[in-house]
Amino acid sequence: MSKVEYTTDLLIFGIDSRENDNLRSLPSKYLSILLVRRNKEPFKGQWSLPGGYVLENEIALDASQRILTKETGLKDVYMQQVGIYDSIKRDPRGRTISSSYMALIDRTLLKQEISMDACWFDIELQENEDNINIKLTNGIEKINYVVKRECISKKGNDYDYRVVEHSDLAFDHEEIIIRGIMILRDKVWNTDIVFDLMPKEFTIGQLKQVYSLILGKELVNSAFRRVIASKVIETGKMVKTGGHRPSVLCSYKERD
Amino acid sequence: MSKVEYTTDLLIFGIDSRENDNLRSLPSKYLSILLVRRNKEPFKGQWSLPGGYVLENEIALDASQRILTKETGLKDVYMQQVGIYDSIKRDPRGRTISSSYMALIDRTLLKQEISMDACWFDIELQENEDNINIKLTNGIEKINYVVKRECISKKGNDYDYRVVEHSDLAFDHEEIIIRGIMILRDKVWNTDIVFDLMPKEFTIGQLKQVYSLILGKELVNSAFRRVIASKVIETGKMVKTGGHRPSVLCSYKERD
DNA sequence: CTAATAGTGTCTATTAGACAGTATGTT
DNA sequence: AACATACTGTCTAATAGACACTATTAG
Repeated sequence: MSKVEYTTDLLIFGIDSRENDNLRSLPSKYLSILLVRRNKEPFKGQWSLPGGYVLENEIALDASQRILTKETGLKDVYMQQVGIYDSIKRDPRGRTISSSYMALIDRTLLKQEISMDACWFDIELQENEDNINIKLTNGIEKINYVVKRECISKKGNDYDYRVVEHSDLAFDHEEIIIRGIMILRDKVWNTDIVFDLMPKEFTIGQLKQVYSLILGKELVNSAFRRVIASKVIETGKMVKTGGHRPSVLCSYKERD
Repeated sequence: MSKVEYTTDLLIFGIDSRENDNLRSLPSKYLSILLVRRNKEPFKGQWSLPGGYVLENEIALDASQRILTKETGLKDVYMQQVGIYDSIKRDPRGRTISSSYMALIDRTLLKQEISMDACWFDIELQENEDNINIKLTNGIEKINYVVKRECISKKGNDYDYRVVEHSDLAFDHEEIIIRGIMILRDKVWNTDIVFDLMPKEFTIGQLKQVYSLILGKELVNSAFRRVIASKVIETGKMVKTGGHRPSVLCSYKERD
């Protein structure tokens, strides 16, 4: 019978696209996440997930939408629950629990600038045997940490990710981020959620880039095209994306 | 910046097995859930999920384990998070949020009686077009309610279940139960979690009964045996389960 | 005997992976 | 010309569904 502070933390994912040295090839894609620099204690000056208190007459989902709009200007973005983080000492100010949500956004829709204190960080995962090396960078600053993958239940196929080498991300956000990425990976494999990250029109090649980026593995070209064909509509428009054959622009086909 | 009460609600699932009229056939299986009768306001006298306050120096998972032990005597049972329920008016006493967990137990392990106020209810789902009719019964009392399946996002394959005909279950537990059942169904399909519901030794026929019970569909016999063969070990022991050929007892084979 | 489940085998349809081969742009 | 991707087609391997067939028990 104890009262707790109720907050929400947001995993805002997007896709960054940047030219690389080879002008003939497609621009490289990166999975990116929006972080904000904390302007007050605790963890003042450190990077953290956007988040905040859930207000008295608000549910966490609404609070998350409010914060997303504040940081990006976007409204009515589809979100899904990632989980609850309630470890006892996670906030030095006192018992605080966080209900975290994941939002997938199409970065090409961002007309206005994102909020002053916010910045996109590219995510790179290096996976060995049991450890995963997470590298976040905004081009200038780097945030690196290492987590260990631990099997909680073989029957449940359930894994936990324990941070074994810390960075200076605030709170327990290292843990929230890696779990969020793994849930994203799982959802991308099992649903059509990837299209929330894509612009309205895209080429099959770009879509394949994003899939293999998030899944962390190369995909077989012909098999990918076969499977994805039922989920997209060809717009008929062509685009030139580099020193090679132009591609048909497609868009997502909503099912029935 | 508002403090809330922090509670947990538990979905304790098990399998009930009962003889039926046909003595030649296997005993019928039922998916069952443990409910407790509330002995105080609000909702005094009504059935509800077991649950309670998360203590000051406790996380919700530990609170759930504590409550599970209190109700069933079982310890160290594997649990997984179902979600957070935080709608504003869900508890008439004031703002209260609930982190809910699901525990799958093997009812044959229950040596001691379950707690006085608790009772197992069999679950029956009748699914039509968009509506699902949920029927819970403990043999004497019946709790019936109807939920509507609503698609939140086609891309995310995400569904919400809104109660359209209420029963007298306490709080928002009607909603928690149906979501839990759907998560269970999903997990049973994608993981080996079903073995948490089974006794240590079982026949392939019994296992198939439980699978089709939870998935809500008949399974093809030969295909089922083919797939399940890699997950179980034959113990060599035989059992007679009715007026038909005896069966080999199997147990779960942990992977690598 | 019959009903009911246990267990095996085989054919077919579907799907994923491997990979070759052609097309068409830019550098 | 060389390179990089776009796109198609074909072979093969793996897997799921359909279904027939045998085995063995209790009623």
